Amino acid sequence: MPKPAAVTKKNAVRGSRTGRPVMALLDLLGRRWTLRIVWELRDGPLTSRALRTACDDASPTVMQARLSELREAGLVELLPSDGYRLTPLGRELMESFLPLHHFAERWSKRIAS
Amino acid sequence: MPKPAAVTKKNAVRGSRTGRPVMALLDLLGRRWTLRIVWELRDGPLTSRALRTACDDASPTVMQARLSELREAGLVELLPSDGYRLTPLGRELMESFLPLHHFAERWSKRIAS
DNA sequence: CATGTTGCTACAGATAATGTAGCGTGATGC
DNA sequence: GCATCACGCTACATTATCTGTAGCAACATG
Repeated sequence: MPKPAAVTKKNAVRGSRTGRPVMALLDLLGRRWTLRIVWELRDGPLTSRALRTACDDASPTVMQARLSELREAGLVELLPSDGYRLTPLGRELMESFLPLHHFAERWSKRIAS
Repeated sequence: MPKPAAVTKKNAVRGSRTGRPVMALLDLLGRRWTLRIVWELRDGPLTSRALRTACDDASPTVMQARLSELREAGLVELLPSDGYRLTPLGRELMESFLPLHHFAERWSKRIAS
């Protein structure tokens, strides 16, 4: 076994070459709009255009790029007639993000410098 | 009160204008290297150069930009002679990230498609 | 068949990151 | 004193990435 494989594909995220899953995730989520997309899908499926609107009208170019990456990562799927939805794995990601959501509340109260 | 204020400054993060703290956090963490920096500081302070090395030799330009943003956000501080360190608030952020770290482990085992 | 919405793409212009070099400052060695 | 050396940080040209607008093909509705 030369490599742990797993997160190594053609469009692999940066940092995946280290073999440390957290690096791959860190990189995937560090791209613009990625976290936001997952967050906006928390309440159910959205069409690509509704998603774009929800994401402060991000450009369709990068939106499609992120959606492709998220689909390839198994976190998001495209339904035949409801738009995009979190996969069970994507839902796990969203739930793992909740502590950060709660942190943001505390954080916003201490920024007032 | 026209705005909840808090996270609105000159270099305010994108999304902060919504007044929703999670959007400001989502935007801050969505910038390249930001999450990675917080992650690399989890075990103690690092000098700016050690931090750059730890972060896959990111360019000093963007590194300093991120460090400035993180300092302004109250998540990171510069010690007189030990380099950069997470503030207590930054440590909270890092700990809030841990579920995502654990998720990454599960995730990496299901990517193998 | 005209209209509307879907997912998705092209392309030019703007923005952000990279890579290399180097500055000023302070500590250390001789 | 004076040459290193590492520190935080910056300049700047090149490259990568994102934006904004327009529009495509496919499908549905009236």
